[in-house]
Amino acid sequence: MANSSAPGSGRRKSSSSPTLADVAAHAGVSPATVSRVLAGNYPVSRSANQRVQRSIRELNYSANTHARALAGVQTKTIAFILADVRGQSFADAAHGVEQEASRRGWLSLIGTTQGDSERELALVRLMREQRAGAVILIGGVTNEAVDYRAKMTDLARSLHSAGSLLVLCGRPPLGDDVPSAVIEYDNEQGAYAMTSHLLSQGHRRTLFIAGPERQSTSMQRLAGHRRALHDFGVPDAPELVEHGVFTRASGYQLTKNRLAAGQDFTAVFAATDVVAAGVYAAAAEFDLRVPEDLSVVGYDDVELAQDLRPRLTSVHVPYEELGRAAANIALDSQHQQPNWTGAHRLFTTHVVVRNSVTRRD
Amino acid sequence: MANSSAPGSGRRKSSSSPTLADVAAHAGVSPATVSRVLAGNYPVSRSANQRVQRSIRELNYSANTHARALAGVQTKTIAFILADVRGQSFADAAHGVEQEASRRGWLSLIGTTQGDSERELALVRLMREQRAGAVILIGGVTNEAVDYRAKMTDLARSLHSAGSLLVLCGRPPLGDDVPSAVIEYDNEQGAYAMTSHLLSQGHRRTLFIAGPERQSTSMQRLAGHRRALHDFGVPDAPELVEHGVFTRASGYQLTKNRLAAGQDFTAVFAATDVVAAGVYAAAAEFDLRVPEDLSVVGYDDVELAQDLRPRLTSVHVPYEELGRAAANIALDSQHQQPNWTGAHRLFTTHVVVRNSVTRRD
DNA sequence: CTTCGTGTAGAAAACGTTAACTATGCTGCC
DNA sequence: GGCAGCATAGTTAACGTTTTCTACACGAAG
Repeated sequence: MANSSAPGSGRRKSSSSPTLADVAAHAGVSPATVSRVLAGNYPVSRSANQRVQRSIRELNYSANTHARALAGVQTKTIAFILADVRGQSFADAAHGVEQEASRRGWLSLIGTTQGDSERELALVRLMREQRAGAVILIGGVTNEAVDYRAKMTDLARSLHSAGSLLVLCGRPPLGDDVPSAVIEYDNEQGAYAMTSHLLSQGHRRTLFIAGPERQSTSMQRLAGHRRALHDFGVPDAPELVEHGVFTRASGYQLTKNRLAAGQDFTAVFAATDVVAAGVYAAAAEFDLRVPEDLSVVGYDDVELAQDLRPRLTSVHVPYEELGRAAANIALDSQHQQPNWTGAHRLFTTHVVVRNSVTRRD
Repeated sequence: MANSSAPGSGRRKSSSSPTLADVAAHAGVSPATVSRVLAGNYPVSRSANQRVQRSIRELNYSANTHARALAGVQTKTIAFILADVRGQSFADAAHGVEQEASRRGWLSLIGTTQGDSERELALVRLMREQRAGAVILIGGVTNEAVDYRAKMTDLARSLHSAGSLLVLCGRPPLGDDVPSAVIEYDNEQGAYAMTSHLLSQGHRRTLFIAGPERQSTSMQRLAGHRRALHDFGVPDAPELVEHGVFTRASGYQLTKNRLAAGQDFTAVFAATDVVAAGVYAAAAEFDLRVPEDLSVVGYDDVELAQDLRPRLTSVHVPYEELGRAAANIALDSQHQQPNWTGAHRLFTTHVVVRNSVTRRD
């Protein structure tokens, strides 16, 4: 009764969770014992163990992750950052990461950038402050911020020196001396193959609907397209390249504009399947049949490609596998040497031929 | 020189991040001053400020979120849990949450359950341990775990008493006395409206492809369908209800089986647009034209509905808005009274008529 | 009957912040 | 000239864990 804080008089923290100390008091043991029961890495007598277990249940105790992290326990949190969850390809990759992470008992933090590179940098910083075990960047870079590259390099180093790792998934490496892992798939090669396919079918004038001008994925696919044109001896036609964003609406609008302007092309290469869906919609509006009047191809080979009519010829990218690979590299890096230099893995892509292209002479 | 740890001799933590104390030492000030520079809530002299800023930059310091959280600073982390990121409707809702959260400066944690209710419980527990400001559950419940309801109720209470909040988005409430917020949309009503539409077009025999038997969304939609049949005086035909999962493959397989068995129906009501895509695929395989030979309708009205040919008649659900609403309620609850009882909001749905249904007599 | 393990328990020092106190020069005023 | 008031700065006690390190019985062995 000499205790200064009389029960019920002035409970100072009414709505806060019970702490380990509360459990200890309730069970009549020391905090250390409770911690040991929880961790199970030290002998505790049967009776003490039972009392603690009971107290935990009765008080509805749950350990404070932050305190635990501070005391030096690995948090097992992996972060991934992408432009937008709604994109099917991103979602597939995200699923791969999440799947693999949770299989290995890790928690996933997610952040989205809407393609803003400033926001991307801010998110990586935030994840570093969260002491995430790894940070995975999914999807192409939109290289707008002035110091983007330098800043991201700094962050990669900073993460690495804190025992974490930056994983670039589906985007170009930062440089040889930057400690980060890279999981890529071949955008240039895939586009090259696809354009070759179109050319072999006799299409000499193909409208290429790219993504944003400064977006790596977009530029790589465009580069592959151009290289194929060049190799087949087709002159470069700048008026046959259009830049937009990776959405259905963008594909629709751009195609519509071109068709309205009466420009002459026999095929459209959309930088993405959803963009191709927009192309279909625009073609339908002008009473053009695909592929008889207009051939259309896409990139990504998401489920949608099979639901479009005619079914869309596209470049297959193993997004989910990409995500899984990224997660695995990230998680394996936990046991990495401090002077580790970086992993690099390149996935291949291939053309899936369906019914959206016809021969043209 | 009397100092026991000679510099450079045995740096005990070579690869760890610099701490606030390191910055303080580097700048020649006390830790408190550094903290104050960071927080900016206390006067600091110009010179000290500048030195600290410089040290932070030079050491590449980043504050430890865990220590900060432990010291009582709100972490501003919101968690959301869904079955699978790949589902377009979930992704839309998730996007709504993420968008609103980041707009208000919050970080999002994401977890996926693959429809496993045990895993869902485990994730909510985990998020509670992370001291998330709110936990949003998106999508229907699959009520399999024995004590699911009781356990989730406990968790809701536990979260609430820790100043957090459980938000149920697109799933039924747990009970009146459970402190949680509920954001629903009317599955039953939407299905009722859609079946009424089919009936008004003369379809008396409609195959209903539901989701899992114990899944709330699935059951609500089925209930609406049944009520409409009843109200129109169409006898209940159990053989016209099929249970699967919410995927394209499931819709395809089930429809194919039914068509192969030669069963007689003039329309298919798929519980989800992606399931409807599978129905389309199966119909095509049997050379059935939609809608001339078979009418098909879906639910969710995701982008895909417009890309299917013929365009799919579906029930529109404002998923993104749902997500935004959930996030807002969750974030507003931060300033809630302790004896707060719960919010409830119901979004309405409506039929979007396209070209996948024809009149039948 | 001392002495040494062995099994179990507690005390206390981290971990990296924040915030409530103190402490110290100043400035200006009576 | 002493002192209130102010602008800064530093000290230190939390926050809730984990993890040494120490302590204490209790048998067994010498």
